[in-house]
Amino acid sequence: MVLTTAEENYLKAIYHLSEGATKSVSTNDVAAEMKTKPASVSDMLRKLGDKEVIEYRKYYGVNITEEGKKRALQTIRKHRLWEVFLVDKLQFAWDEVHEVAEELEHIQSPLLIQRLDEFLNYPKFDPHGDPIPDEFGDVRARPRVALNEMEINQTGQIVAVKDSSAAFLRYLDKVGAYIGARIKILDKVEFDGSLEILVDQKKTLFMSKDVAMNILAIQS
Amino acid sequence: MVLTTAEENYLKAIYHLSEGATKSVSTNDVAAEMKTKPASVSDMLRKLGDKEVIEYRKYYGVNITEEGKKRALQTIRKHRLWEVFLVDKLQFAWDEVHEVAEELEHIQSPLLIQRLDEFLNYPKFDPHGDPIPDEFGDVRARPRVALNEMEINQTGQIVAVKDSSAAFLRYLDKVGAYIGARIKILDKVEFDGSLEILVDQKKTLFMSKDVAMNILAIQS
DNA sequence: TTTAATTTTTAGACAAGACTAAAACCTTAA
DNA sequence: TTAAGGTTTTAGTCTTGTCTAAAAATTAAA
Repeated sequence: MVLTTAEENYLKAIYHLSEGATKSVSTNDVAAEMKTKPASVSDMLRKLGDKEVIEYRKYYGVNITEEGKKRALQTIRKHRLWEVFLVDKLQFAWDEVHEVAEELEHIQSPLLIQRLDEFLNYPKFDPHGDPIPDEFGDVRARPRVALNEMEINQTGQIVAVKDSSAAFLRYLDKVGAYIGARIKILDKVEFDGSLEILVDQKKTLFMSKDVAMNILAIQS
Repeated sequence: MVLTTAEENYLKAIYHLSEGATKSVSTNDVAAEMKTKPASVSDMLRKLGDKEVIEYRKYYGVNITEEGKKRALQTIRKHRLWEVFLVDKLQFAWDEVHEVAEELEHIQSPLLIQRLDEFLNYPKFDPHGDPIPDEFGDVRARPRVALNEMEINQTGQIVAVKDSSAAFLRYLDKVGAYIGARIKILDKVEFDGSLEILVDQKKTLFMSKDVAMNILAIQS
């Protein structure tokens, strides 16, 4: 069953809203996420229900099915591979890739994605540090912790950010923090929670707790 | 004025039909090219006329405007750059690129195309040997001649094929002829017009006149 | 030059995806 | 447990791009 571009986008939104959530996703939530009106969402949910990628009970919201999850992850895989391409090969900045990847992810060609993956040397994470699902939709997520939760002298590697706004990404670029950077916690200031960290064994930088909370790392 | 994907495709078709033609392009011609019905074409011509990319007189066909030509060439530029990417970087074969490039050409991002051009090292010709327009729509075409029109002992370089069917492209690949190959005409058989040519100063091959007519070269 | 054949356009329908306004359904508080 | 408030769905409309059938315009032929 083929999904249209619009259907793929709705499904992806529903997948993201489902992650972590315990109950069904509401029509209003989807409308907010998709920036459309609830009436439009009702129409679309009926269609997605017919295609069996979601389970839809009127007035009670939706749950994504296994098939739907697989489809959503395939779209996410394409999105993230294109982001890697744009940053690694075409020198795009972190905050410039999302819109374009949003278009590129809908190109229909399994061969294209297979070859792109190979060309990029099978990356496991996108430029924001989010994991790239494999072709079967399997994601190997690493346990991640916010910098402010790490202890003094602990080492690790930055793998993601929670706030991916352009402003925040630019700030990180400027101070020399980036996805993949090896870090060590040098000091934690008790009264305001601010941190002193060592980046790549050479550069020291200070950051507020607010910033630290938004940077995720794997511990090593 | 923004063009939709469908409008871009129609405009590209009209541009191709206009090339070489002396008179206006007819509704029927466009319908055949686009594989749609004449009634659908009439509708679309009205829209394209409103957007001033074509000049449309009911019952008398269309002529593309300067603005329209520029738009069409921008789409063609994108299409051919993506083809180069697919062949050079992702190891696609000649006959596998068209469909995918047909989708990729509609991605809206001037930065993407600029960076892609740079990444590919500003290619001047696509994998079929067709010239890639520059960002202003200028095409630098080389005078090309079919192999059967070259004289014995003349040398040159294969730059394009007339017949880009998958079957023909595969045949060429098999015999070792390719875009960019340096060739020399060794012999021409009088009675059937078949040729003996030297490829890259090392490989000799024979081809019928029918094949030779479909291979274009620049002379050197 | 008048009729026949062909081409092109118009009219009306349909599907997808959006909207607004109104009706129907849940939930919660009095 | 009923009324109020919020959420969700339905009904009807719009736009884009397609179609078929019928009408209109052009071209060709007798």
